[in-house]
Amino acid sequence: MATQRRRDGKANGKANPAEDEAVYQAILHALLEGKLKAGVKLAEPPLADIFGVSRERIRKVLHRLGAERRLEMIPNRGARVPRPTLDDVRSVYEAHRVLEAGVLTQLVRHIDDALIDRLTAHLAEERAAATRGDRAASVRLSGAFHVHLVEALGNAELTRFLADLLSRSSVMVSVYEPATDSICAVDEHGAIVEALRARDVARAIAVSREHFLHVESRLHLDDDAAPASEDLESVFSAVKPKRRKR
Amino acid sequence: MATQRRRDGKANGKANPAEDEAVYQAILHALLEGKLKAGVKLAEPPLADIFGVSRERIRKVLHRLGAERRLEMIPNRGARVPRPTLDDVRSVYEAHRVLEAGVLTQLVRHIDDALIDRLTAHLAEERAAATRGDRAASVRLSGAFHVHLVEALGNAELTRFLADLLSRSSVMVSVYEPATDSICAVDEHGAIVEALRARDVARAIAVSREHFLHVESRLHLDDDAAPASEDLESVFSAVKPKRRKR
DNA sequence: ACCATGCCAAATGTGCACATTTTTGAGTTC
DNA sequence: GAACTCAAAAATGTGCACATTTGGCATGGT
Repeated sequence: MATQRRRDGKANGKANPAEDEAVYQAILHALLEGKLKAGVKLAEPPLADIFGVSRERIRKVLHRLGAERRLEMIPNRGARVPRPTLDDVRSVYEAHRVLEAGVLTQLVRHIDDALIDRLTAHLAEERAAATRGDRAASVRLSGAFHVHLVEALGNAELTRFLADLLSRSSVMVSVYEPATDSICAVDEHGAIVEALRARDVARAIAVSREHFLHVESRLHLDDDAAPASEDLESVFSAVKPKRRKR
Repeated sequence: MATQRRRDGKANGKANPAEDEAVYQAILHALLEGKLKAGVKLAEPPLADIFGVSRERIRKVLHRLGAERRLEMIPNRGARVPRPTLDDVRSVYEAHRVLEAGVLTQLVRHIDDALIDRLTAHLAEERAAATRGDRAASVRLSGAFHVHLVEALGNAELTRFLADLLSRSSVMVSVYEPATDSICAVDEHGAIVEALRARDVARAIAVSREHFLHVESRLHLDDDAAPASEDLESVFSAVKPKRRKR
């Protein structure tokens, strides 16, 4: 029962540039927040029903997410939430670690007081969130610290790659990271800033390396734990319901 | 008349998994080989005609290339071959340089005789192509050298990123690089291998850095030179013409 | 001449109707 | 009961018919 018709007063086959983005963001956020269990099938008809848009729009978004390797697309068999192996996760963390070593090496030519000030201010935010016990903010700021570092180089390619790695690790963290600990220990970020303040790149790299190895060592496999919902309706419940199934 | 059916013997609206890929590869190769002039408009109807496929297929490929940032997509205005600025090119080279510094740092833990042997064999190939005067092979092998380096780490994320950077720079080279010189001087690649053989990572990084700076210094802006064809028909002339316009 | 305006052809974007493929499940056999 | 068959149902993939938007060109006013 899935042939969908528009039922809002709007015109029929016309451009709606924002709708694509809205659906994309909704699914992306669900992925980033780990609301979608690994291996879950994302079929087009039910999603079109939930979001109240045409199936082709869903289709486009699904294929876009597949191209970004955020969904696993199998020809004629639809889209599934990928099930990253522990090796996949290690690859992402290792890539981040290797990249940051290169960034810090290059960064020595860009260090100035303004940068140190910005990083110091960021550390203060991180500490505030930690003492406040705001885990969501901690995770976000923890990632933002590394974004600040790479942004200091002003290289769009590197910034994009790091942002991609970061978003990938945040998906994986929800699978493999024990939920009780914070992702990055603030002290280690502080140590990196201190090394940069002293223009001691070698020490900054060493600290960064230890920092990542520390995070990687905490990863472990949780096969049984399955807190994510199976029901797509409830996952996307925050979505404005244009026409929900009755 | 009845609802229109297909006139060629083939089935009607049916799956052809290879056709997508063929069109994608054809346009991608044209881009990589610099056959498409920067700024050229890639409209759907003429391409559909040239390749003898439906417009939707062209459409899908165009949007895919746009998602990979190989084409510039403007809503309601179609696809254009991007015109990279000199800064864009520098970003790609700098990213490659920074990444390779990190790779070499990490590589010290992976160096073994087998790796050195593989790199040495590759150098021989490069030298052979150079003395043979085979510029196309030189460019290809020159890039492959850096791929070999990153592949030694066995990290899928890093390998993918480097391959992406490499394909991007090969597009840009056709715009900004003087066509007479080879891309990478073989001697510099040899120097990197020598440093790795001696397990001297610091020297390897220094050589690599100089290597890239050397390449970057040769970049320059060629505004007037416009050897690429304006006519899509001739660019894709190698394509099997299913149904060419008459 | 030059710029503003309006019209028309061409290009892009989208829903829909199937064709094709996969999946499901009931019925049958061993 | 397990496995196998096979037909129906559901899901994916694709061409096509418009709706919408853009760009160019002619026309007319200043």
